[in-house]
Amino acid sequence: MLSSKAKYGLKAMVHLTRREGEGAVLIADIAQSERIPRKFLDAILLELKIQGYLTSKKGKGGGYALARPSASISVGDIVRVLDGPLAPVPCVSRQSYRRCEDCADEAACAVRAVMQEVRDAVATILDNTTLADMASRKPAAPVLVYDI
Amino acid sequence: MLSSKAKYGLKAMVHLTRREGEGAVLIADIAQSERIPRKFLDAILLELKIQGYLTSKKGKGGGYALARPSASISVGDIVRVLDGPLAPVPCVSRQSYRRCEDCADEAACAVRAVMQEVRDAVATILDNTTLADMASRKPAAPVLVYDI
DNA sequence: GCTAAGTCTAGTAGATTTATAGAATGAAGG
DNA sequence: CCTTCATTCTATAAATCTACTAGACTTAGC
Repeated sequence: MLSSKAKYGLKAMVHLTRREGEGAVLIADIAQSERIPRKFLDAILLELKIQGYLTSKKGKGGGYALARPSASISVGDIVRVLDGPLAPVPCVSRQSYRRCEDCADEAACAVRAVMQEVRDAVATILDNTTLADMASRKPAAPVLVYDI
Repeated sequence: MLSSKAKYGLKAMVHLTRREGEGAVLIADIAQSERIPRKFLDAILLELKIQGYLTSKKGKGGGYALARPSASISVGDIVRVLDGPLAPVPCVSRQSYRRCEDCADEAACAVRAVMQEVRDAVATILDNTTLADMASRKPAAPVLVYDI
């Protein structure tokens, strides 16, 4: 499950991508267009700035902008900053591995094996989609219907 | 992120799958072998029973057992009971769709498009893996290393 | 130095994860 | 039948996390 924080963060980043090269964008502008609670967005953008994905300018004429080209920032990057590891269980995370204390034998853990597959599938999608991809993909991608 | 609840629930179901056909298994037995907090497991198994995946017997010689063959229960089923929809955002859930209130135009939402892909990938894996599959897959599946 | 902007500190309501206590139920022995 | 005791089941509460809210503080430009 994607937290509201990450969902809002992604929407804000896409918004900034659409204004790429136009200078600083107001938090209030983003909050209003994307219908994100203003104060919550404050905190989210600050976090993304601290992690190096945004630059900001205080005072009149200030606002936020992308710190790097939108094509060089992946969805996975943003989700990791705001929600932590993509992996459904810490013991299959490649970037922030942590043993599950309750697991006696990791190699034999059936849950782990399935979750490994899930992690790889999710990471493949999110790490290969950039903000630029998202912003340009105007109409939603054709929906593949697996009726399962 | 898989909650502890779902992780424990899956481990317990796999445990019961390995004892399939042997009659009732004690909560205490499952809790000890799988290292799951006893009382938390009580609540989890009860939930799975109410949803029809387990049967229980009280009193001496009582315990829990699978209500249906392990090959007919998917990992997705169990995760949905314990953690809710697989979809990372409610607006891409096939089984429990809900509009995102903050989203003006769903069809144009870039976040939604990516999360749709994630949902489909996750559902494909979890709905096509059964408890029987998990229990038999003794050594972990060969790990595909995408270094991304 | 006024005003518009981001930044920081603190706090609240509700969900999640776990723990504690004990009531309800059913099988077995007498 | 009646007691005993092993079980599940129920209810409640503590600890932690999530999604916000309020407001004071800081910086920059006119």
